[in-house]
Amino acid sequence: MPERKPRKDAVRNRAAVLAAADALFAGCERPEAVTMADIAEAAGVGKATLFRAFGDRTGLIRALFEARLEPVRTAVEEGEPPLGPAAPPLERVPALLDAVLCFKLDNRHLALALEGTGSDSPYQAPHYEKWHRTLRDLLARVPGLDDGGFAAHVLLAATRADLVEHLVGQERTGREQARAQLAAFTARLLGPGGGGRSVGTADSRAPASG
Amino acid sequence: MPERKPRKDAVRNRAAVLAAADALFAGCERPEAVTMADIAEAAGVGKATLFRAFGDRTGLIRALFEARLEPVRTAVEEGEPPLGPAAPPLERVPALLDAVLCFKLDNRHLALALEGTGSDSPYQAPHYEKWHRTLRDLLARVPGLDDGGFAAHVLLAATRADLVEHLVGQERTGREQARAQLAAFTARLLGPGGGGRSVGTADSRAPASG
DNA sequence: TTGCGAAACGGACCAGTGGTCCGTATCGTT
DNA sequence: AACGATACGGACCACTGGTCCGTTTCGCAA
Repeated sequence: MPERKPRKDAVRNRAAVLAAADALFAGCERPEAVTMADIAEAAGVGKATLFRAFGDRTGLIRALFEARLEPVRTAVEEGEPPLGPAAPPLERVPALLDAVLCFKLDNRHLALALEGTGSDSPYQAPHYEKWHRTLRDLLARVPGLDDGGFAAHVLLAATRADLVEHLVGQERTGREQARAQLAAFTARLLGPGGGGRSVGTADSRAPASG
Repeated sequence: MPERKPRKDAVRNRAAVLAAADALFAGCERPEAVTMADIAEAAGVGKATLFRAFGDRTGLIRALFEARLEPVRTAVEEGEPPLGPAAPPLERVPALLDAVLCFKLDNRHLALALEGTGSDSPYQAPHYEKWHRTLRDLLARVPGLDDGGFAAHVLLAATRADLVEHLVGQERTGREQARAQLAAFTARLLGPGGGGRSVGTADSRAPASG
């Protein structure tokens, strides 16, 4: 086992950086306005420490994102229906999309920072692959959707950070309204003959809020 | 009329810059690897000329994009069915989406450069507004889709440059395959009771190539 | 053709970014 | 206490988009 436990100042600094970055991204409007130097200063560490711990800017943002996303992930992977694996596709798909949407609503700046990294397309992030695979497998069990995952891509694209930001920020869409729209869209796609009519009508549960 | 005609060296340089940028973006893989200095040098002008003509990087890319898009735009605005205004929604929506997709396929790098500008969300570009409005108005005439334009956003998100890039570049999806997937998705969304079954089955017309 | 003011040019220049280097301080183990 | 390994930090680097201003070119008019 090549796992040598890291020094304790390293883990302390790592946590400090994560916390500082979280606060800065949450408080700032345009994510790219938060510089690495800002984060380092806010965390009370040198810039090199920050890069040593996370590799580069994308690495830091990704780590932050994954950390925040973790509760949602476990709820999906080992939770109970409608999010958990036991739920039938027609229930689970809307629940999953709603969870993703709520997460993006609750972590707008962070999601925006991650997807807007510029150089790296969001489609290469490891967590995207996972969401996509899960969704694709579910959709494969819905009659008439044998398109090899394209529908999954589109449904996830419906929750993209900049779109959410545009809806909420520019078009003055409210949280529940956004959830209802996504639910309606999903329902129409899933159940051409009617079927998912009572599963996704947005109640006010907030799967991923702080 | 405050329209003073520009000096001819200005228009010549503007054209040269546009052409150089077009070539560079088309030939390079990662659009952000094309720097403003590169474009200036390739065009044989100074950097300031480039900024004087287009304001900033986004302005240049946008100008290039609009120029390329122009034939598609006129085909949609004053062409004949199925793209033109005379076509009924159930035909025109798939045609329109197919046209957008083909355009993105034919101008991958450029579209990627535009949408990945970073600071500016794609949803604030003027041309997006136009596409969205057109699509929303069409969808409003389809029964059951009264969601105030959300579906239009999602359908356009299905043709986003980085998604297209991912499909074609990573998932090895072919051009016709991508078109067929989008057509199938659109058909399913439009015609839950069946209706758009024979309109969007991808033939090999290439609305925006060359 | 010549003259001249305005318009456009170009490349040195600037501010600010992500990312690295290396001498120094800290850790943790013996 | 001692000492090698590990991590620290901020000066430093390469490079970017964008600007400044002395110089050149244009277009009009005499």
